[in-house]
Order: sequence, then structure tokens, then C-alpha cells
Amino acid sequence: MENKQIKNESITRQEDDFAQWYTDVCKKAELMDYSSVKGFIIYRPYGYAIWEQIQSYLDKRFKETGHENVYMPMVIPESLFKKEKEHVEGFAPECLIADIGGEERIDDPLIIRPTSEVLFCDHYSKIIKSYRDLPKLYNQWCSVVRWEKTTRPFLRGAEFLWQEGHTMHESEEEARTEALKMLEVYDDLGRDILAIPFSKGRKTDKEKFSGALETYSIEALMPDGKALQCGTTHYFGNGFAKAFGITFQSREGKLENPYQTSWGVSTRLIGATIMVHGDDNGLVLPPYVAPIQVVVIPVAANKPGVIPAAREVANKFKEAGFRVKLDDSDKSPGWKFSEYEMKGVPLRVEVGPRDIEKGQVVIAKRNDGVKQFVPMTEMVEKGKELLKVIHSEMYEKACKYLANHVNDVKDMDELNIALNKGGYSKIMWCGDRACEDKIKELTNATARCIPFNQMEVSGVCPVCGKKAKKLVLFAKAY
RNA sequence: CGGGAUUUAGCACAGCUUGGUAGUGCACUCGCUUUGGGAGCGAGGGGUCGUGAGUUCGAAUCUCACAGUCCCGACCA
Repeated sequence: MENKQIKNESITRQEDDFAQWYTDVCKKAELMDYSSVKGFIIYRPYGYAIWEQIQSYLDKRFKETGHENVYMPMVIPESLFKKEKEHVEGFAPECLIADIGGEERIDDPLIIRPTSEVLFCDHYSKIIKSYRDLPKLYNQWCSVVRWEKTTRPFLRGAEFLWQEGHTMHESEEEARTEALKMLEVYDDLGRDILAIPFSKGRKTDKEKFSGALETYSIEALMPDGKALQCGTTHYFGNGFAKAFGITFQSREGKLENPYQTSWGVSTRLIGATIMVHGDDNGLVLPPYVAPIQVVVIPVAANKPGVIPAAREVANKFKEAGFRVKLDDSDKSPGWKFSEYEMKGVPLRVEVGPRDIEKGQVVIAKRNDGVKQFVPMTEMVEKGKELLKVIHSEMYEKACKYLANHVNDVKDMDELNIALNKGGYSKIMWCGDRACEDKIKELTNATARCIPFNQMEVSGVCPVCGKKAKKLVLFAKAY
């Protein structure tokens, strides 16, 4: 029998209850806290720091690709919001609306932005006049509000942090290229920073963003077999431009409507990172987003010389550019080991009397627990190497999991079997909405994307038996 | 918006069946001893028991209503 103390300090095992494991990790690793309003969470310093790492990578990539940051108002007058019909219909059910200012009723109520397409369009209609004003490549970092019915930390919130890029282009081709280019940036983020392999593709019409002509997405597979949409890019054509009266004089002197894109990723990426890599001891953070990359723990801290030596070790790592924490609190070493494992710190460096005597430290890797003795003179170089090793081990592990959870599906029986196992089902689809709906109705799985990497699993649609047109990845989704 | 669970100290919970002056562990404060995988002993501080009404001499406990939160399903980054 476990007693309560142990229960209090540990987290639920993944195999016992994956959802509870997730919530435990979010709270106990101090990533977030609940607030007094449902669906609105507090991003605590350790969780926010992960977001800052993601931001810093993306912001650099956005600027390298010619984008500029702006900031738009957080409220949209209802009258403005209603200008593009499909868009309104998509978002109306989840808008939070303010209609009192001070003590006066507001005649044109203010919608707290659920996304900012209309704000950008309204602004663009004023500043775009000539082909010389294009392209406009704007991005903003902000939060948006969607009145969601059920919420989970990072995965689905009433408010979440994100970036939204909104661009305008002279030609359709240029806009389409932009949407695909930014999807690549997101994919790079997964591979190089988060150690998450994304499946890239195009959304079916049913799953498209309200108002978009094409939606592309990156999808990740979670350990419970469900897929998580981690980011989307959209090609809008010039529908919004027409609705908002955005025109420019072309090189030929004609008045034309520009072509538009938007794209975004959110703090949901934190949720994906937690789930993809975490284990029963807590978080396992990819080195490039870990707020603390190296934690230095003195052992037998009361023995003379231990604290100064640990401080020196920490400083050496700091000077070499690592994000370092020295924990010289008077907690026991064992407590600290568990604490920083729960927080997913990639490398733990132990410094004790025996190490000091031998001029060495102990370095332990969080992802697989492997410990080794390293001479102090080599520890910084070794640390750099190990962070790279950890990243690629984590990425490879995630790739292997993904590869083992993709099933070819040729008929409905196989689909049911595959979905009970969890993961993606590769289905040859005829292209009819009715067949897509049928699969959802029977299995609760939805079309995640039409992958760019197409292949032929079979010749016919498993629902209607007609000739198949496209390979589609289906899965149960968050 | 349906189904289930839950609400008592900062956190995790017990107490409720059978009403009688608020408990345990962790955390926190102080002291001493400890320190290579969540240390030990001693002494302390901290609670209008989710809200409102009712029953009763007396309610955390019984009754009714309401609210919050979490989990699972229908809609979404």
C-alpha cells in the first residue's frame, strides 16, 4: 500500500491515466497554475520561459524571411468582424464580447479577438495602394480569446498565447509560396528545437480554416495515440481583400485585389512537447527549449570546499553559454535529483567531496538516466556534446514512435482495428465529403491532413469503393 | 452542452454513514543533528469546512438550491 505522502509528491503514471499524468506534470513542474476564470491559466515563470525559447527561435526565423512585427488592438467592433461571411460563421460560436464601457452601453459591441484577420485587413485597406507597397509581411505576438467549452492547460484554453502572421502579395503564386514556406519554418522548429517530428500536409475542405482556400498543418502524434494539430498556415486567395476593399494598382496600371496568407503557432506547442517527451518521472525537455539546461547539485554541501567548487563549476558552464542553475539550498541531494528530473532539466551535474578530490564531476542525462564521470577540465565540452546527443536521441525516439503508429488501412475493418491501437491510419480517399463524414461517424477519427508525401496504399476508397484520389492521414485528435 | 467525480490550512486528503468546540501528511518558521536518489528529532504559526437557505438546543456532518473545478464525450490553435 502506498501512503499519502508518496502520492502527494509523485505524479500519476502514464499507463494508469495519461490525462491525469499530463495535468500532474503541468502543475508539479510549475509550468502553470489555474486562475479564477475557467480556461484562463497562469503561465508560471518556468512554463513561460519555454514559450520564450520558442518565440526567440521563431522571431529570428520570421525576421530572416523578411517579416516585421506589429501590434494590433485586442478588440474588434462587431460590425467590422461581420464583413467576411465564412469567417464570422466559423468564429461566432466562440467569441467573447464586451458591450459595456465604463457605465455606457456600447452600440457596436467589441469582440475580444479570436484571431486578427479582419484587423489586419482593415489596416491593409488603408496602407496598400500600389504594387510597390507589396508584399506586406506582418507578424504579431499576442494572446487571443476563444470561449471554449472544455479546456486543458496549454492544449485548449479560453485564452492562449501565439503568433499570427498576416501577409499580402501581388500574385497568387507568391502568396501560395508564402503559406508553404512558413509551414517549413514550423517544421524546422519541430525537428531542430522541439525534437518533434511533424506530419505536414493540406487540410480537407471540412477541416479548413473559416474563410481560407487552403489550410496546411503540422500534426504531431501523442503517446496516447491521438494527434495534435500544432500549427497551421492558410492561403486565402483574395476573398478577404475583396470583402474589405483592399486594392492596389498593378504594374500594368490596373486596380487589383492582393492575395493573402495567415499562419500561426501557439502555446499548444508546450503541451505537445510535454506529452511527446515526458515520462513517469515528469517532464523531459528538449535541450534547446529547456529554461535550465544544466543544474549543478552540490553533494555533502556542508563539507568544506563543496559549495565553492560547485559554484565554480556552475560559472564555467555559464561562461560557456549554458542556461545554468546552481541549487545550493539545504534540501537533500536526493530531493534535488527528483525535483529537477520532474522539471525535465536535460543535464544534472553533481559535485561532491570525492569528485573534488579526483578533479571530476558526475554528469547525468535526463532522457535516459545515463551517468558518467567527467574530468572538470573537459566538462564544458562534454556538456555541449551531450546536449546535442540528447536532442538527437529524443528526436529519434519520437520518430520511431511515430513510425510504429502509422497503419495502412484498406477497408473499414482495418480502420477500426488501427484506431483502437491508436495512431494514424493511412486511408485512400475518394475525395467525397460524405465518406469523410462517415469515417468520423463510425470511428470518431478525423482527417488530420493530406500529407505532402503521397503514396498508394490501395486503389479504392474504403467507404464507398470508388476510385481513390488522395492518401489521407486519419486519427482521433485532441 | 450531456455523463461522472469533486469542493475542509499554501498543497494532497481524512472526518460525514451514526450531528456535540477542526484533524493528518507535505509545505512554512525556529533549534540541533544530517547530506552520493525525495533525511531525523523537538518546538511553533496557519482554517468564517465553496455559497445561500432550511432542520436542530447544537451542522464540516442531515435537506434543498446555486456556484466553482477536474475527468470523459459533441465543436476548435
